[in-house]
Amino acid sequence: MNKATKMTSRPSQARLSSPDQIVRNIIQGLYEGQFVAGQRLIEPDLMSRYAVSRGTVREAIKRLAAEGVATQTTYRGAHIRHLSRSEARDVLQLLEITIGLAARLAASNMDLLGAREQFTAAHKNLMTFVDSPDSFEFVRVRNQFYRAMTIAGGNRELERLMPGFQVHLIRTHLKQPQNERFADYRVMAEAILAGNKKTAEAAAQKHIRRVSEALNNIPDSTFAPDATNQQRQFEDEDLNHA
Amino acid sequence: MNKATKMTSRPSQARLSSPDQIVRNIIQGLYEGQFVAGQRLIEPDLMSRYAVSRGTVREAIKRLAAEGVATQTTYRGAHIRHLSRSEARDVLQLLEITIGLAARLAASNMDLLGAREQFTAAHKNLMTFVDSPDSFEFVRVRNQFYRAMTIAGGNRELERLMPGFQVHLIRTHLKQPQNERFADYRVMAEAILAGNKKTAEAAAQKHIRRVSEALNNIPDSTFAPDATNQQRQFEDEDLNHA
DNA sequence: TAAAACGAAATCGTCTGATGATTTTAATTG
DNA sequence: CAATTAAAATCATCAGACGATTTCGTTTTA
Repeated sequence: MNKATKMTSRPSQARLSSPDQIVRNIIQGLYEGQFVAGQRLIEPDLMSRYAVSRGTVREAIKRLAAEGVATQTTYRGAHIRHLSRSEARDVLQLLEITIGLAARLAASNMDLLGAREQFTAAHKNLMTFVDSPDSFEFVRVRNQFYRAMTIAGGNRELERLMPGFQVHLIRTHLKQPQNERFADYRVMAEAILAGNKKTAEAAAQKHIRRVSEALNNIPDSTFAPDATNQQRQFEDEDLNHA
Repeated sequence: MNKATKMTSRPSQARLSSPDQIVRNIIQGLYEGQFVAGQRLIEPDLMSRYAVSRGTVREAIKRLAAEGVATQTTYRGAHIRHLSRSEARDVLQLLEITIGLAARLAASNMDLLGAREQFTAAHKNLMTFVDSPDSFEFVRVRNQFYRAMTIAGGNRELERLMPGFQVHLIRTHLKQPQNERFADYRVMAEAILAGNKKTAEAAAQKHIRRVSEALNNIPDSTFAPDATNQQRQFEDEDLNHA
């Protein structure tokens, strides 16, 4: 009678694998400042830091690289990805349409299940930072806001990709008038809650565009040297599909 | 000995690592039909198939998973990702804005370097398939077309992510009127070559939307069972904790 | 002394082998 | 024949090893 064992066997994804824990910890460390862009990820270091074997560390690194958080060069190891100014612009360009989509979908789905509550809570939480100075805690809450938006939208693929984008926003939370920023959030949230798709999408896009423009006020020293124009490595071979 | 080797070492990443080769081969196998959606990726099998060690296989699998090509479940191994109908819709929704962006950017940059030549070549190549029946070779050329478009656009982040999307288009190249499809491509290409951003973006989006609609004519058997709406696995998250 | 050459150390890519955990299967039993 | 149990398969992770490549400090040389 006790299929109990079988009953409980369904989800099973409770425990995170070791590499996943490392990935998560490193990303968290990025948000908390323990890891910074450009920093080198040395396998022996991570091995002792997390008390795991090399294979585990390598898996974690590989995954970080695949997510775009780190970059790898053969025999030269991995670094926390350090965007050049133009790369940052590229990421924001993608974020513009991506978060725009999230906002539009969220506006469409506000009536479903607990979407409204969830989203409202995230928004309120975000708004409590209106008077606080920039902090990593703010970045966290802002990401939760975007995440709530994405989840409400209901596009799984978007959910999957959004974290990878957000990581790069860590360094863009500067040099932007706070009042303007929070005004953006409000407009966005109100449009979403009102179910106004067009407005929500436009507001989201506009906000990201503003962030992108604010990038111009950030000194070069914030970014990695831009090797774009120089030698566009024509990809020895068609890397992806043979 | 001589530093001559070092001089020439600039390109450096000429050779693909073993895991990368496996990843590529599996993806290629997907395009060629040797691997199918839902198929299980068993480590010992791959070990003997590619004559590499387990660690190497695992790295390849982890990377496939990170790219969204495969899914992993702890202690239950990896499968080639099999999209449900709604997941396919999600992916296409993202592709719509993503390829739209690529088209728009490409239209903007047609005057740069050899962009026009590169893109024109890809387009011509694609058009040679106008009378051919569907084939994996066509899928390959179509992806090259999209890739040329993306490269012309100049957004590095888009380049990075596009391959991960394209993989899922493998199964969507069916059940769609060919003439209509190639008409789409032509409109897209002409707008891009003419530098008409708005038109190019709209054409790209429209095309993907058409593909998405064509999805409705595909039987359920093509997709994985859709667990999305039904039981959001909120259920047994905390059954243990004994 | 500054630049080039050299060699040792650090680090990476990959392999082999091993152990415990978990799932899947096959066999046994009531 | 269903249910339980034992065996096999597979996975997660670890430890150690070896060659390849880069990095870095030291020596040599101009």
